[in-house]
Amino acid sequence: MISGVLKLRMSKLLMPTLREVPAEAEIASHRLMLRAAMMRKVAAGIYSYLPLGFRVLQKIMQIVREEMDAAGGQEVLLPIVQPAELWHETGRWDDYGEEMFKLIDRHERQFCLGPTHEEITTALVRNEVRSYRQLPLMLYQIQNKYRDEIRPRFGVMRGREFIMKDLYSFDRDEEGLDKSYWTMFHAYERIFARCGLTTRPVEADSGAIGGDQTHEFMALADAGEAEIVYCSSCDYAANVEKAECLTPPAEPTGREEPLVEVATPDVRTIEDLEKFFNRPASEMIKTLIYRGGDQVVAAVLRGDHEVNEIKLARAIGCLEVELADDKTIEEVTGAPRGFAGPIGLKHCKIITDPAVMAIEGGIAGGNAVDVHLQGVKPGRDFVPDKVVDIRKAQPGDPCPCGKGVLQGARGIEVGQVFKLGTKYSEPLGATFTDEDGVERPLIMGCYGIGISRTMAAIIEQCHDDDGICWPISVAPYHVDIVPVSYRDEQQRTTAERIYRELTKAGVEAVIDDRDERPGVKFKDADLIGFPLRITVGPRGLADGQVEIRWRATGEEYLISLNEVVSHVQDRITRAIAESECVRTQ
RNA sequence: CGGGGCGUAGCGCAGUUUGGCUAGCGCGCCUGCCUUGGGAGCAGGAGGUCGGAGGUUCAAAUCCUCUCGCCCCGACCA
Repeated sequence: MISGVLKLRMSKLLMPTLREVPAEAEIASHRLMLRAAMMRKVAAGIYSYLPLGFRVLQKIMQIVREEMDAAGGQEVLLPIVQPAELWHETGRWDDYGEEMFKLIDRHERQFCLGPTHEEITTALVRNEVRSYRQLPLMLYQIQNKYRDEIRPRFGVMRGREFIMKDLYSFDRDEEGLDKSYWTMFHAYERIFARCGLTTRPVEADSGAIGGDQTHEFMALADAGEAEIVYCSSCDYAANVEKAECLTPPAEPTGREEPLVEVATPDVRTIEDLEKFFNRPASEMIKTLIYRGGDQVVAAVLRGDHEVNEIKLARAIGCLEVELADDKTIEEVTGAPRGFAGPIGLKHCKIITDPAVMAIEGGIAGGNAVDVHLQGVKPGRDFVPDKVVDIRKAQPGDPCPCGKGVLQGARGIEVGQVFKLGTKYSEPLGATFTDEDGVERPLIMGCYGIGISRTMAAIIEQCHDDDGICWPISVAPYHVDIVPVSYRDEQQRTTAERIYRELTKAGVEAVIDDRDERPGVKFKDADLIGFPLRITVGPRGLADGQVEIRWRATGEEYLISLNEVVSHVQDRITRAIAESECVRTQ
């Protein structure tokens, strides 16, 4: 067994590292995954994993597997190719739309490449689960997923093919679901901690998938695509898509300003207005015309605030809204884009954010070319159809808890937990029979982890100018043994001996037997990011020593030949144990 | 889908504006010598339908038309 392992030599390992940065890569993880020979691109958003990258993926998958099993999950493997009928049953064949990879077989039957597996799992369970005695049930798989993203980007971060762990829970009631939900929540905390990631669970919007409660696990990173806010004094943390806002405090001045028209040639944006009137954006009243379903609405916000389209959609009771086109704007406001205001709108509801109501002498569009109104007082000059929170939370806002202030951060969504309820079990007819012989729909939850995205997120958090610094738990190999010159007999035999003994001791080691100059081997070691490097060279050997160097900390020291194996084995074993010993709540 | 940009050797690029020698350079690759503590040096060599198709021309990487792919910004997004 060991002898087989020992055949792995760097001279034969497929690890074509790149000196130069591929032009297509923008962010660190993408760049480094290409440079360190973890993967290669096949098409936009589609990648092949090379031996080193695949080992990392397997490490992550193994951690996920262990924690899912420990939480009571049962692993299955569901198909990638899925029949259209199933998706018609839930209505998602159309809802998912363009993002679904669709295909047709030789009999003209329609299929898709699974973007997710609620339908398949629920269909499986409806056929096989009958009784409350079989519940709760948690099924999971680690499988490729396919989404024809409009714009794949950042390497594996937003790919069209990606690896995901998805678990589905089936409970008899809400209480059971709640239990499953928090079991998964805590398992996720353990998984990401074990992967060496700093993550933050945040409240999120449940989006098209539906359901009541959901948290996203965000790996904090500047390269992240998601914006989050969190409170400085309480536990509140949320995706800005969801984050609630308190109205910033405003003391009424009791000031009454008359409403006047002001000629504002070519002044359209909030920035223009600030300059023109020499007043802050917080005294501007911004009016955006939106279309949602058959409705046209005016979203009225303070000039320094941004609209949260999800909240707006909810406020008017539709699934999504989009900014109205120029024609609609003209019909509603009677003016071209840039001069909309809340006063005198035609055939359109006015939805106003509470922050606007505190403005006393605001500046708003005049619904006519080159005209703005000054001295606008909401309530006096226009009456909203609805006053409701429709703005995007931003750093500096008061936290809903009333005490703290919201801080901003960016994150990579590496996991999400959802309470689905009966959203899929009902349309698919997945039911069970309870003690009273009553047939009820299963109460479901679903829980995803982006495996490949997690790999990228780890690199975003763990790298420096020289390359990746893998946490020991996910490193492709623990130790890289580098003889300064493999041709030198003493160095070669010493390095080989250490390699053999470490491998026998269960330490994952590679030996760099390439006939390269030391600089090349050191650079590759740093780039690939092995946690530990053992250098076997003439300097140390003269005193019967080799050099130890830890990648992440730069810690460096000499150790004698007869201690090196036990020392390394000991430190590696301890480091692994530490990574596994994460706090449980 | 809208806006911008790019396709020339495995990677990074020059050449295209103003058509004209055998299409270049650096890195990598192969052979040999030499060298071995942070991406060495010398010598020799291989590797290209210049993304593809059509057109203009005596002549096209270069000009025109169409097409495909890729990247960035936006919209979009379990």
